[in-house]
Amino acid sequence: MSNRKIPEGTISRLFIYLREVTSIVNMNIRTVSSAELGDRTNLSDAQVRKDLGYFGQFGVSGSGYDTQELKAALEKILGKGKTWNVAVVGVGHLGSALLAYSGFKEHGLNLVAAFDSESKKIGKNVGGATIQPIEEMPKAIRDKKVSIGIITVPAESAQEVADRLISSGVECILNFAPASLNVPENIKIKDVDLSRELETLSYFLVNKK
Amino acid sequence: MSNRKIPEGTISRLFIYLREVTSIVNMNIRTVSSAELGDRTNLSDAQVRKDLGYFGQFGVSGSGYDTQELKAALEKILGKGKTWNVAVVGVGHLGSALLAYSGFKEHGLNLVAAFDSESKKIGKNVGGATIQPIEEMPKAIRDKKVSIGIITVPAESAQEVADRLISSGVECILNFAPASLNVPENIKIKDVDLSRELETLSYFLVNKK
DNA sequence: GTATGTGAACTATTTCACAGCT
DNA sequence: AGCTGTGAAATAGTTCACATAC
Repeated sequence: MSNRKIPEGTISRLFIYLREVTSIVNMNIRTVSSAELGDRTNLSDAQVRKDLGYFGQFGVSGSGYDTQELKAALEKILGKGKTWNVAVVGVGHLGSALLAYSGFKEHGLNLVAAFDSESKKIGKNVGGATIQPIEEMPKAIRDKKVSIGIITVPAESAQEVADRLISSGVECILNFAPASLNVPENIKIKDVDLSRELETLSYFLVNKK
Repeated sequence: MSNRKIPEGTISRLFIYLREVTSIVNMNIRTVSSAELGDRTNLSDAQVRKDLGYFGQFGVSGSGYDTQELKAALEKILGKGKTWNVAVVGVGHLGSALLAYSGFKEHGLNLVAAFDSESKKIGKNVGGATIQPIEEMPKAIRDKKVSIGIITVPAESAQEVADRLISSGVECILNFAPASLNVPENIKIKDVDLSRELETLSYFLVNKK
């Protein structure tokens, strides 16, 4: 079962289940059913069981899931505890907010480098990293074994930054620039397009009656 | 054709096409084919045609789409030019970054109110709005005709904030808190879960070989 | 000849529904 | 009796492929 193709959405939901089961464990509740988990996450019971089913059999017929076991299983599947080195390119408003974002450490991400093209920012310290010029990217990324690059530069320069990140050796990219980037097959890219989220809400407001 | 059910993803992609066709218009190019548009956006030509097809027939057989016309049509469909009032609840790092984010005005969103529960933040001015205590939310939202609420508070208080926003009259919510919120059917909610994006990348790194 | 618009085929994902375990 | 695990059915979304229009 484990090597069937797993939907993208399943992975994302697994993190939601983990969040929820962690809170349930903290309430000292020993078991939980797929229906309860579904209620708490606004998902169907069938969806919960199907998602978990991709990774094995964690439940007990008739009583549900042992919360501690399920938590441990999800943490194992999702690689909780592993840590990765991260670099941010572009230290504007969004970049700075990300650098100050406490969630980084919690998710096993160590910010080890920051780059910006504006010379007046060079040398400043943000979130524990010293801002370097873009030119130093390849060497710094290799030396510091960065595997995740975060792009928070304007759309115009995003592709160029992505290319440099990739040729320097990063394996995944979180792209905040509103641009469609071309990357090789083996590189994982996630777009977080805030403009588009806002625009989609605005579309909803225009088109509801 | 216009009243068939339109996939969520289609709307989102329409904004990508608009972004691209705008840049093409600025290059003084008069026509574009679905194949070219697909190349530039990393989507298939069929996807482009299908997406546009939900809203009418904009193309010319044999030559493609008139770029000016397509741009105008997309702007009309997507409600470009309309403006909406926005309130932010929670003025921490992320909230402040959003408030400073220039993209707001560009997308027709006017920040008209900001709220925080920390008394030492009250009265400060951010992005043109004065931070008010949460208690003043219902009145301020009604008075200022806010239709979009942005939640950037910790997960624990997100549901409560959402409830208050909704009872005060907002119609959509952009939720940055890592929590599954319950909202009535008629309210549009979009989750932007940065933690989950980061976690998903980390899952990818754990599970690639 | 070239590129659209769109049913039909295909693929992916979700929901159903129930046999089987405790 | 209650709840899981999972094929089968249903639904959603994407790609194909071609008749049609310029």
